[in-house]
Amino acid sequence: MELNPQQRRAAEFDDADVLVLAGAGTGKTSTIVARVAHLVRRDVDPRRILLLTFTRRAAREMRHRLGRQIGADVAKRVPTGTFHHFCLQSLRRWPEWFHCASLTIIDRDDQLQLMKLARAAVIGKDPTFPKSGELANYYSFARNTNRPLKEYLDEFTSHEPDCVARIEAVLKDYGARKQQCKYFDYDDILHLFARQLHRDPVVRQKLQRRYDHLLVDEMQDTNPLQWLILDGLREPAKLFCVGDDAQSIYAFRGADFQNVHAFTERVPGASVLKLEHNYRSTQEILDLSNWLLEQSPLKYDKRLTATRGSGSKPVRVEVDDDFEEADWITRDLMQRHEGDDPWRDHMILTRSAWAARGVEASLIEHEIPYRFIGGTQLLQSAHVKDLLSLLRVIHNPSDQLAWMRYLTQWPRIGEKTAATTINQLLTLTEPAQREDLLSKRFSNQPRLAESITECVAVWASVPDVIATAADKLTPLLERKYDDWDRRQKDFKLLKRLAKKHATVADFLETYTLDPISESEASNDDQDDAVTLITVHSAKGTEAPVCYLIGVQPGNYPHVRSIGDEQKEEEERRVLYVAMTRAKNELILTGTVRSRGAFVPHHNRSFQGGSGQPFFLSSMPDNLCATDLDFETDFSDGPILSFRRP
DNA sequence: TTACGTCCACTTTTT
DNA sequence: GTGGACGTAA
Repeated sequence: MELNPQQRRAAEFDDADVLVLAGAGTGKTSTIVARVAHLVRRDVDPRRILLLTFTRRAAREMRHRLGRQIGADVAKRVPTGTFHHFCLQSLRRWPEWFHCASLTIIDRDDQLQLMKLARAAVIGKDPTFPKSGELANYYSFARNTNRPLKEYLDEFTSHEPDCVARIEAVLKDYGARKQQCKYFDYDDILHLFARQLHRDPVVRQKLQRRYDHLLVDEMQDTNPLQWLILDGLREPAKLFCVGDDAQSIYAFRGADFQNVHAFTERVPGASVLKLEHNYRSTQEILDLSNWLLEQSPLKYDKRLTATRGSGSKPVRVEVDDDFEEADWITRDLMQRHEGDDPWRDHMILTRSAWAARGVEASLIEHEIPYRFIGGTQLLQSAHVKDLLSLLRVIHNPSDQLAWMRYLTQWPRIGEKTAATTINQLLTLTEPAQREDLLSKRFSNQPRLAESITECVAVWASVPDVIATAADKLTPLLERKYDDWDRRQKDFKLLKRLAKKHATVADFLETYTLDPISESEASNDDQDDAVTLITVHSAKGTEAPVCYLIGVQPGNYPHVRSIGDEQKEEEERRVLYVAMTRAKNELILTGTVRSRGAFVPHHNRSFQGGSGQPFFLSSMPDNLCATDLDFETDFSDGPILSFRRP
């Protein structure tokens, strides 16, 4: 791969820690890959290069590109993954360093369930008190920014002091429950790793000795907790961090672009390099993106120039509602496909997974193959959770949420019955005792205990365990779900996935940390497909043709961020990231008015007719073309009555 | 205690 | 269009 002088200088910079400021499309990934290649050429052991990314998708892409560049065999030896993945692997590999022999990783859903229990126990019923989702966010944010909970609550929320105290009490209870069930939430993975790294000099030394080079992608999205990890691991290892402050879109997770801005203060002697030539997009696409950024009160000091030169202008398509939007996009896609453009050249970007459902329905209806990235996850669907609860209670008998789920799926067992049974179960230490209790307590439903016994019997074989569990629970689930035919297919998929794993524990853990989306799993043999993706997941990717849906007031900036300048600016960067994904063509679709758009209560006052802020409302006409042929496209469609509500 | 009907508020982004 | 809260019948 050919590098330009700036990229080469970065990739081959040998003397010190480096921060590379790389604008969108300036060959960030190529440069990181080239650096790994350079290091390997210099006889650095591939296992001593740690390559950290922010999302799983970026990690996958990086592994892929690395494989092509330095060969799959060498690439496989370079530890590459997300912060969470790396930390969890370390925890598993050296449990004695971290004092964590057995634990169950819980996902956001479980976290919310547990939070709900804590909230109910401490607060009881109080509709005015923050909901479990909000509480979970507080808890997570405080930990990711490495602040004491109280300090964070005082500074970032407007709750009264007594309310703050009650929040603290709930979160404390949540922590206790977590410990009791031997649960680890996502933040615990990073937190435990970072804590031991900074607390125990012996552990720190052992970890520091393992790596010579730390390569970090998307540095602007790292949060203070992740910085603690990097800071603890560096020296003698060298840092090579790549980032772009204009693409920082994870402040809601505690991302702190001081990790970029204050880099040279924190890492004495570090060098800062810049990549400024955009190789991805045409100038017209960059003109629009540059304009958007220039409107910001923040100074990004960034103007991207296209090395590829000129192309066609971005197109703005104004529609009446999201049905028309979906219809327009599928028609346009089909036209292009007939003109011999492969499906895979097209990416549809959405602000939220929820907002994409109209387009998704239309794609299905017109039988256009697609992959949805960031959508409903396979393991989040109810019937899969039902099945997994059976495996989870065997794997970790302290897993109270799984017990609750497992027990209440049987007829005539509700929350109360399950809760008292769980309390009894927790006092028992032997699996046989538990099975005994269950078969006696629910003698009218022998299958409840039997299912456990039979799964335990085949525990050594993951596919057998899944098959047994599915067999045992099918009659139950068939009655529970009226769309069982559709859901049943997922069990086949689970059986297929099961073959890849040596132990049930590994199987459960992999898909908690790395949940595959439904369409991703079922279409993995399908490689020519349109990509439907959230903007957040799309960072670092690109496509020749990009459709950006929902570009309308209420979405950019999102209603929930209106009134808070920092949040609004983050929204601007979200739109910026979305625009700069396009290589040749950028198509922005959205409704003209925010008719029918959902506006939450607390933001109603901001809406005032046309007063809703919208980033493109002052856009100069020459930056975009509008789609004038649009009306005639619809001449064969049904006539919509003006009396339509 | 469980199961089911009805009304209500709510609907961002990821590990 | 859905999940949670609440009331009521079995």
